[in-house]
Amino acid sequence: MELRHLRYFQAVAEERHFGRAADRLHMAQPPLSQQIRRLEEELGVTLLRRSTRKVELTAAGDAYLGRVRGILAAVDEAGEEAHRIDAGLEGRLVVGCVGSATYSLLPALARALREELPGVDFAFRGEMLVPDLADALRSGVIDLALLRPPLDDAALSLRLLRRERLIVALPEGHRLASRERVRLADLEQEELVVHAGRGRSVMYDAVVQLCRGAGFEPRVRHEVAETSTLVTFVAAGLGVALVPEPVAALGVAGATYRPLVGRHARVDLAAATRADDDAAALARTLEVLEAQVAAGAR
Amino acid sequence: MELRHLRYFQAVAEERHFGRAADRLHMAQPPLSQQIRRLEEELGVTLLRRSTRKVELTAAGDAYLGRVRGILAAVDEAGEEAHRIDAGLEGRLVVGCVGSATYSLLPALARALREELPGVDFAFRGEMLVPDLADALRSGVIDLALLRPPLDDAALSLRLLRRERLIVALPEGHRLASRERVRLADLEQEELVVHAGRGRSVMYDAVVQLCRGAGFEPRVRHEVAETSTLVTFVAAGLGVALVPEPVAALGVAGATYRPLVGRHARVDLAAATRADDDAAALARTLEVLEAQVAAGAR
DNA sequence: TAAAAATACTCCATAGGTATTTTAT
DNA sequence: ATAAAATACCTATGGAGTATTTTTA
Repeated sequence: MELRHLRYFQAVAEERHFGRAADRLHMAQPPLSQQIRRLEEELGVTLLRRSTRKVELTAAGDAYLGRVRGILAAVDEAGEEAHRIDAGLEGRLVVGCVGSATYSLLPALARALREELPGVDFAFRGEMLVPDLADALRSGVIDLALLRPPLDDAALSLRLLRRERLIVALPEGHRLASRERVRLADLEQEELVVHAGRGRSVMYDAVVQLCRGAGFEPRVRHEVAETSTLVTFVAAGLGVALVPEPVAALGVAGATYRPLVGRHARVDLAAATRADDDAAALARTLEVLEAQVAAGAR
Repeated sequence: MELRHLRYFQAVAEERHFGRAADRLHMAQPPLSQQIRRLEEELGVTLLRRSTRKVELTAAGDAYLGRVRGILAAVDEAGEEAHRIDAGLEGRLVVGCVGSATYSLLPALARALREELPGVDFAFRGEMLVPDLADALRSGVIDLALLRPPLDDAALSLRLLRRERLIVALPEGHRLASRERVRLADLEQEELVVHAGRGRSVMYDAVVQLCRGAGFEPRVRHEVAETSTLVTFVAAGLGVALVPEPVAALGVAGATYRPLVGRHARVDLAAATRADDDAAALARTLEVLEAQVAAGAR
């Protein structure tokens, strides 16, 4: 059986006339009669009662007509859906994000995406660590990750979004809060609050490497899983923290921020995807993401 | 586009290999590649990413596969449903019934039909008048009517089920209740309770005609729409009634029944259908109905 | 270089057309 | 008597087969 048979049957059933149905189908009547007959033979069911005066549906034919309408509509709808997905106008996309971008870039991005791609069903997961983001990407749990290099995996494709200057988060009234800018060496005596995950958290490792590069071993006092908690700890006077500059968008009472001096006082932010993911919605999403970054979205 | 394309696409998408898919479809690989290509061209969407090493679904292809599975399943299901309807195993059937059979034959029939044809969705409407039953049949509101002739309509097909003897419903303690049997002439002085609908109710007209045949004008005192009400009125001593013998199945406290003597003291019960109704479920239903009647169902 | 998809071509099955007959009202 | 579906027969499109080339991992 082919869709042709269903289309022909629908035409005859609706016209209740082989001749008119043939006109509607832009074909001659005899082949139409033949195809309808074939359909009935293949089904083993009489769908139409014909006489020279009228064509009527049998009970089985009437039920079949209803099904056929649904099937033909479903065929069209399937093609249209494929089109929309192909154009990136429809789809489902899960975005994962490291902790230090969860409160800066992610909200702005989410807003822009919902605006620009209303047909795409977005979900967001913040406060993830880079290795977990990589796993989630590979396994298909997420489709796009905002993370901090390095990340070396041939299955994943990485594009640098921007370099983020590091700043120092200080409790208000802290001795360093009176400075215009802070040097790394100033932090030697300070207790630090850092993102948890030694060896798995890029921020943790970056902070430790920076301090060691400045000639001292950092005094890591508190490790927290979430960026908002980190700033809250600083505000509570539990220590100071190094965070990417956009985190300053997180205004927490009792915490203030100062620029950090130093050539290496930067961390990268990148977008990662599966290298073989050709979803158009993803391409569109990356366009929106890069436009947001170019427009200076925090 | 034809179902062939959908079947081929499903095979390739599931095998993720044109060669294996071609085997599964019992065809050669090149025409399979061609048909998939045609499908993609017609849709204007790339469904599969091919390389010599692997075949993968695009996002659009993945969504399309899901739709295609549903469509192909729906095609099969439509054929199977048509088959079941053709065999009379499935369908929807509304049965209408005159008042004087509503409490006798109809309940027994309903029970038998639900038992014998569980796949058919039956609905029953009792206490209808013959002209209304005829209209409902013609308009398709009901598919089968249990009614009392005469009924002359070329669009309707009638088959006599049985002749029902008339009996007299009497209040207990009525002077005629002591008789073994009652003659029509005995009713001359009695007030009658009859089915409402002069000229439309076969029972009403039959009662009047019988009395006139016996040489007197009946004293119609109460007209009721429902058979159960009629017997209840009799039980309450409001009058006596002539009813078909199976109505005696309605046991109402205070009412009793006696045979009626007389050659014409009978009414027919027939089954009516649309003459052009070829629903197999209806044919099956008529078989069950006739079996019930033959088995002496009240 | 080897496995697999794509291309080139050939063939024939069958969808669809034309002419005609049958049928039912 | 006539309109309409069915039948008979023919044509040619295009689906499927075989042989071969191209591609990429």
